This record gives sequence, C-alpha cells and structure tokens, in this order.
Amino acid sequence: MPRSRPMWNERPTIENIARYEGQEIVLKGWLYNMRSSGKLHFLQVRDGTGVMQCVVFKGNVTPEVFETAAALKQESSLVVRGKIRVDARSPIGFEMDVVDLKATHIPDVDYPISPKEHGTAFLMDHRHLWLRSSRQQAILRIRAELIRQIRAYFDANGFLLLDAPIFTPSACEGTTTLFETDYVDGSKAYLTQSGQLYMEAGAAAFGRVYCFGPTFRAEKSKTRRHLTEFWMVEPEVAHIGLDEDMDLAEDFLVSIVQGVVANRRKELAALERDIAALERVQKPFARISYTEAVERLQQAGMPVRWGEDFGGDEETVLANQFDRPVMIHRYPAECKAFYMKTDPDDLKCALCVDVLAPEGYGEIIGGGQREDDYDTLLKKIRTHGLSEEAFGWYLDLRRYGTVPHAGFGLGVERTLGWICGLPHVRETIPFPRLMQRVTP
RNA sequence: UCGGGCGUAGCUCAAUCGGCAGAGCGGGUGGCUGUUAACCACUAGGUUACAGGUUCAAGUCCUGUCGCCCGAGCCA
Repeated sequence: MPRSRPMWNERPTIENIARYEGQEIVLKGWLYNMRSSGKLHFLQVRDGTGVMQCVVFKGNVTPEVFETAAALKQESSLVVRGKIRVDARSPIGFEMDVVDLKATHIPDVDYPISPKEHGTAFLMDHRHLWLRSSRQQAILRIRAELIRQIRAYFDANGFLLLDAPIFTPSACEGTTTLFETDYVDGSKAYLTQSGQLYMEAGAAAFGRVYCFGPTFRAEKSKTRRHLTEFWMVEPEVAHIGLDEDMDLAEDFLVSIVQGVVANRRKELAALERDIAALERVQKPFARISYTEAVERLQQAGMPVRWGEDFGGDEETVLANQFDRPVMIHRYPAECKAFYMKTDPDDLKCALCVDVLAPEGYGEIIGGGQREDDYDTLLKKIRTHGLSEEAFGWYLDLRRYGTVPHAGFGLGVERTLGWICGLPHVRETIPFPRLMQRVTP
C-alpha cells in the first residue's frame, strides 16, 4: 500500500538539500533572520540541520502569502513550499524559490536574541534560546561527535560499558567538596565525584571497563575551566601498569581528536578553529616526569620547588613547550590521591599521570596505576584519615585475586573546549551548571 | 574563602574636572526586485542595580547591600 506521507526520516532537511535540486519540496522550520526589499522577502530559514535562504518574490506568490512573509518575526515557526535551486551566492550553494508559505506561530513579543552582539551573562540567561544560534549548534554538534568517538574507541577495543552510581555513600577522595542530598529515612547521600573506585571493581570482573556519566564537584571554583556538573569518561584496565596506561591515553586521545577532525571539519571551520593544530595531535606524545617538569619550569624562570603541585600558570608554561598534549608522570605521592600506587623505584612518587592539553587548556586527563596491595592500601586509608569501614568493599578487591591495574578519567568539557578553541567551558555543555548558575 | 574589576534604553556601549541622559543595534511606520550584520527616512523607548550620605548640583565622589565577571586556592 502506498503511503500518503513520507516516513519521519524521509523528509527533506537543509543538511541534505542537494538531493532535492530542481524539486519542489516542503520545509518545516523557524525564521532565523529576514531581509526585505520591496517586492522581495529573503527568509533565512533554519530547520535544526542548517540555515537556507528562502526567497519570496511578490510575483511568485499570492498577495496573502506575501503579506504573511512580511508579518513574520524572528523565530516564527513556519512551513515553506518551493523549488530548490543552485545559487552561487548562497553559503550552502542552494536557495528555495518559495511558492507557498504558512506561519505556524508568530511570537507576540520580540525574540530576545537579536543577530547582533550580546554579553555572555545575557546569553546564558537565555541559554534555552541561545541553543538555536548557529555557533552554539556547531559546538554542540562537535560535542556529540566527541562523545560518539569516545564510545566508539572503547567499544572497539574490548571495553565493557559499566555505569557507575550517581549516589555515593561518601567521598571517593576524602578532601574535595561534595554535593550532599537527602536520602531515604533521614540518611545522606552524595553526588558522585568519580566512578573510578567502582570501575576498579569492574576491571576485576570484566578486565576492561569504562563508565561515562556526569560528575559533581561543589568546589568554589569560579574560573573558565570549571563547572559544578561535568561529564567524565573513566576507563579501567586489569593487568596493566602506568606505562601501558599512558599508551592507552595517548592512543585514545589521538583517536578521538582525529575522529572529530574527520567528521566535524565544517563545524570546526565555522568556529574558526585552527584545524592544523588539531591535526598535529599524533603519536608520540612527550612523556616527562614530574621531576623533569620542575626542572623545565625552573629553567623558564618559574619559582617552583619539588614537592609542590602545579597551578594553572605552571601547566600553561609546560604545555606551551609542546605542539601536542604532554604527559607528566610520577608526581610526588603527597600531591595525589590515596589510591595511587607508590613508585617502587622512588618511594616519594606515585605512579600517576596527568595529560595537559596544548594552548593553555590545562589538565584534561588524570590517572595512573592503583595500589593493589591490601596492607599498603589499608595503611594509606588510615593515613588519610578515611573510614576503613566505608572502604571495606574497596579493600576486598585487594583481598580476592588482586592484580596490577590502571586507568584514567577524561573531562569531556575541557577536552571539547580545547578542540573547539573556546575561551570558556560553559559553552561546551547544553545547560551549564556553575557556582553562580543553576538556571535555566 | 581571598584579591581585582564591572553594574546607564530590550541588547552592546558612550557621557571629558561633579554641570541638559546619548549612540549603534533591536522594535514600530514608510520606501526599494538580490539582500548576506542589507540599505534610506521618520519614530517610540530611562527608578543610571538597590539603600543612604556629601554637594547649589551625583551616572560620576563616599558608605553599605545585592548581582555578575576574571583570577587564586582546589580540581577534570
């Protein structure tokens, strides 16, 4: 039986408008902008996949349709019918000559976001509408592609997706601030800061696992690199040490960056990103020890001493010495979390690694080899003043068939901010949650 | 929590030494058959964040409050 209407996924879109050259089609969308010139209306129509100019010429339509076009306001929803034609003046190469037009809804009030300049605070107050603008669409399409590449990498390399809980009983790492929430029967739960400990259980069960989900940090950090809610992917692998962990991080980063460059070149170009800088992200990455990093910083005139953690300035100076991400390994154990394994060759250091993105975007990966010895881990838990009881299940992982294992966490928004070349992470997530903002 | 900065029309910003509250964009009306941030003419639009104070006179100076931005610490 012939269908009277196309399937939902057979409708024409601006994204693939080239298929419809010479045909008369119907497009459903919104008015992005309009210019008029006497007997002509130039409608910039967006349908979610792109923006196309639809030309309403007074001689081609009824007087009613021409009046309807004149009455349209920014972000009116509409249905246009017309013939698709090649036009060299068009940014997308095609235009529609409109023969019929219906306004589905014309707003009573003006759309707040005009095509001119606005400040970030105003745009963030209207984030639900800002998402309609082409620049935000480019960023969020690249975000979706980055996430697709991340999943594709792990799925193709024998990792099992293992979701970590959002509610957790206590701090994964004692110090950082947690969001507390009421749980049942008057008890408290905390929003997760990391799925890592659960991934360690997963690695002992499945060998290679990863989790991918939101992470919550109640730190009072109001900088361009911080969100209170962000997304993190955390792989964990049994039977590997720090060197293989770095191999994994390097291979993974090259894969996802080149995958994004290959599939979202148009969007990166729209953001005026220097794509050549991303294409340089190839193996091998420099691997320098914390000790070597301190020497490099001192040679650069930075007043750092061995034993201190690096701040943002130090990270930027180090990262700027390389044209691709750089791995800094074996930090002083005191700077790092309790579960990091001590370096047997230098007991002051931990078998950990941070990956710094180029161009001053800072740390995008933190990871390392985990402590796998029961007695050593118990001692570290006590030294850090953590609850032995709360970490009982975690200690169990060392009691039953413990093996060397390692992993890392990658922050999606910082990585995306770097890939897109954005000055602030807040545009890398649809609805950012910041210290000073939980709306819209 | 600490340091620095900001708050004027719907938006982005001016307003000199304390001396008439301004522009562009957006909106409205009219004009134009090829506009790309269209253009031209006209037009409406103000509790200068809030509360006090100094002064003949405060957007401007002082005190306090609120909000926001940038950074530090902390972190991805």
